[in-house]
Amino acid sequence: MATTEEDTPQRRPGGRSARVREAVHQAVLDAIVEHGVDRVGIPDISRRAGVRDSSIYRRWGSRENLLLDVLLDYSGQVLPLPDTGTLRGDLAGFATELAAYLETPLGGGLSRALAYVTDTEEMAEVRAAFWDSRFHAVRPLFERAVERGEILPDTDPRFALELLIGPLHFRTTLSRQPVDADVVERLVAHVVRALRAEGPIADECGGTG
Amino acid sequence: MATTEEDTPQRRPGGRSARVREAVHQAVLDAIVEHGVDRVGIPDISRRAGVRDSSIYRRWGSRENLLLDVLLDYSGQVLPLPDTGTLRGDLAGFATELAAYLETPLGGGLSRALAYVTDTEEMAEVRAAFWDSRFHAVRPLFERAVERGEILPDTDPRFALELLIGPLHFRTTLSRQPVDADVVERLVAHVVRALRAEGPIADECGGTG
Amino acid sequence: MATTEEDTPQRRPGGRSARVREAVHQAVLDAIVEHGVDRVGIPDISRRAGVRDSSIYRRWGSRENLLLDVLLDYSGQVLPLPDTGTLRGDLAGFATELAAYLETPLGGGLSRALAYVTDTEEMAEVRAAFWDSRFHAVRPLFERAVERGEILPDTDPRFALELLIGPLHFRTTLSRQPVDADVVERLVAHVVRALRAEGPIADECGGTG
Amino acid sequence: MATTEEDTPQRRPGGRSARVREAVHQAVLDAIVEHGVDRVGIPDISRRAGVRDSSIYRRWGSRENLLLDVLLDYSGQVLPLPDTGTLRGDLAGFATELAAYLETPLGGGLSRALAYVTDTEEMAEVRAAFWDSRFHAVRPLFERAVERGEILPDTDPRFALELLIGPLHFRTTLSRQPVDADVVERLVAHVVRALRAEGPIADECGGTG
DNA sequence: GGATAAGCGAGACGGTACGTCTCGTCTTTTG
DNA sequence: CAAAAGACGAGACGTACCGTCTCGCTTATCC
Repeated sequence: MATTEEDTPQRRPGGRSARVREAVHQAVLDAIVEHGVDRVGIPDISRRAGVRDSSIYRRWGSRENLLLDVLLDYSGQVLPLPDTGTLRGDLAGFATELAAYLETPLGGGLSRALAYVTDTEEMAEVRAAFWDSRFHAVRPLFERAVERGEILPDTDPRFALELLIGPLHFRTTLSRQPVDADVVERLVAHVVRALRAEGPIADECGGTG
Repeated sequence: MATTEEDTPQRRPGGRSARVREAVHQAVLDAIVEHGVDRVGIPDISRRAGVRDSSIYRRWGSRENLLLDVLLDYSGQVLPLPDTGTLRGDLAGFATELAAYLETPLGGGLSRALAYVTDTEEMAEVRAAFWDSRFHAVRPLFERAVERGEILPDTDPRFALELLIGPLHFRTTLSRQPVDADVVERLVAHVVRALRAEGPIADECGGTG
Repeated sequence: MATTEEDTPQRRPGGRSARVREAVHQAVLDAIVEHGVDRVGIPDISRRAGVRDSSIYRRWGSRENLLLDVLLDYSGQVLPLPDTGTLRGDLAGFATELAAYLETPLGGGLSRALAYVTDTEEMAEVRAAFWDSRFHAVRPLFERAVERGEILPDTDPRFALELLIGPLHFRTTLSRQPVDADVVERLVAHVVRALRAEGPIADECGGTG
Repeated sequence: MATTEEDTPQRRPGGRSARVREAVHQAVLDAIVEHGVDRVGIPDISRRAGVRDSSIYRRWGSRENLLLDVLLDYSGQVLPLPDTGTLRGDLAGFATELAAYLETPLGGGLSRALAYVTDTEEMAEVRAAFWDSRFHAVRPLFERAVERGEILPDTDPRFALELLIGPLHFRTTLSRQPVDADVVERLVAHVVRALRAEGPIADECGGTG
């Protein structure tokens, strides 16, 4: 299972086990950076880490579990949340950071691995928890926007964020096109416009519809 | 180029070669539906198609080439483009179709494979061609909207479409949450609002900005 | 010597050590019956006996030592020796018992393992001790025959017994043919004739030789 | 299966397959001579033969099958049958040869492997065929003895031979004691006596029985 | 229509990854 | 501090896969 690891606080952090775990994690990260997440193999990992492959199989059971463990562990470091005073500035900052992260081998690798993995019941929980945590971390950004009156109070922050990060993930993982500053700017502009003053959609501004 | 095949128009279309090609293509699609794109192996294909694996290797050279050939071939069949008379209706129709397709084993598997695979130079070309073809097929939808005055003539149709399908792909491949009619409706509403009357974004409607 | 165990007479026979030893011994015998001597592994033993494998290693050091210990211990329980009043009856009884034993999983497995294993120096000693013990146990049978005058006093009992059990082992372990009552009877008849009145072999009964 | 190999006469005898087969066979024989039949491992074989272990598994499926194939193939070379003019001389010659063969690493290894292997249905057939062939080859020895009047015509040659080779196999594979000339002589003498002039067993020579 | 070139069936092999199992050692934790 | 619990090193075993190669045969194409 992917989460075999993160819940063992009673073990000493400097023991042999921890050393092995560290070495393997680092080796996996290195290998992902070098060859891409789909080309990482246990023999390579075991060579890099100086750990027997049987030890890796004993602990993680399978290549898939290992990769997920490493990447989820790595993804614990959430992105810093900007606070610029406007929704637009906040979203621009966040989108820029996220795009940069997703164009990283590790960031992209995590995304690609998450896209790839077939969900077992267990994995579905892990996946849900992962995204819940991510979305939760960004909530304050929208809450501040509500307080400032930029968006309506009943705005669904999760849905709103999907409007932003959906296209970003699409570009970085599916169409593999660069996300430069201009793209971010245009994207944010559109998202802001879509969210702002969310009145009756049909006839906003005395709309043309 | 990865595709050893598409440039042999002089061969008879009903001969043994064509028969083998058909059988293999169909077998690949079936296998994708059953096991997911990444778990499609030549032995499985050869069994399904009743064709020796050596024949497959002779023709396509590698698993990757075979999959890309099938994929490109398949990408010819684009989704039917709705024409409801309004941008909103068209987008809603398209999004509904796409969501349904992405929740199909074939559609989902394809997406996930495209997300997962690391690009070789060849693969990058194939990927670009694939998405170009897809985006191109949807252009008329936006052109009609321009003609109707619903969106400005300089709207980038590709970017616009990404606003729509980005969140859809995100839900189906990354967060794995269902895309029901309500989600589609909300999504389309926001996208339409983001695109419509695309004047100076900063002070639309004498906006608050 | 391989047998870490048999020379600890000062230990109490009912303590934990003895209990563990008993459990492990029994587990080994059970495992032999189930899978054959050569497929008996420490993990299996430890599960059956409810004893940690590290404890087994601490005590016996290695799988080989453990098996030899069990084997030697087991070899103490020799077959009951018949006493019918005639050599022929005794041999028939003994051969019948032995044949039945050899067709037992434990008996047959033991034979096959003894046949299979390559001798280390240690194993050679154990092997010799095992067969010495076995042959020794059957000596009285021949001594009584000598006393009765059925065979000459200088008859080598070990050799004589080999005449009988050689073919039995051959059938049960090599050619794997059943040893029924008729075979036993014929075998015993021939062995008795070969041994009886062992005068000058060349011209017995004014023989033709 | 052990007999995957011996029935492919249509293949070219000098092709790659044949070369690989030869190399592996030789490597197995060498390894048996060096380490004993129970310590022969596929990795060792593959190194010696310069053949990938996967190729070995593909062909022979398992270590057991490989060993049996090699040893049975090797055992095709039957022992030369002596013809000295007397049953005793013939048996002595045969027993000497057999004893020498069994004390060979290969001869002994074959015996030990045959003793070891658990019979599947297929293996049972192979085993029966093997021993049938062996026994059949020795029949002429007894037929000549019948013609010379040394033994009765209804003597069962298979049973008779078991009297001789049973103890030989016992010594070489189970008790692992040397079979020197003296042992052979005594053994042959007893077997001859047991077989000769097979009248009513009970009262031979006006016997006491 | 027969020669000929291309492609296929059949099957082995080299090379490699994956995952399971075992033995025996070593470390960490606990009583 | 000694015993129990457990991880690790080392390596065999067996399965599956990818891609290459070689033969012999059947098609399809071309003269």
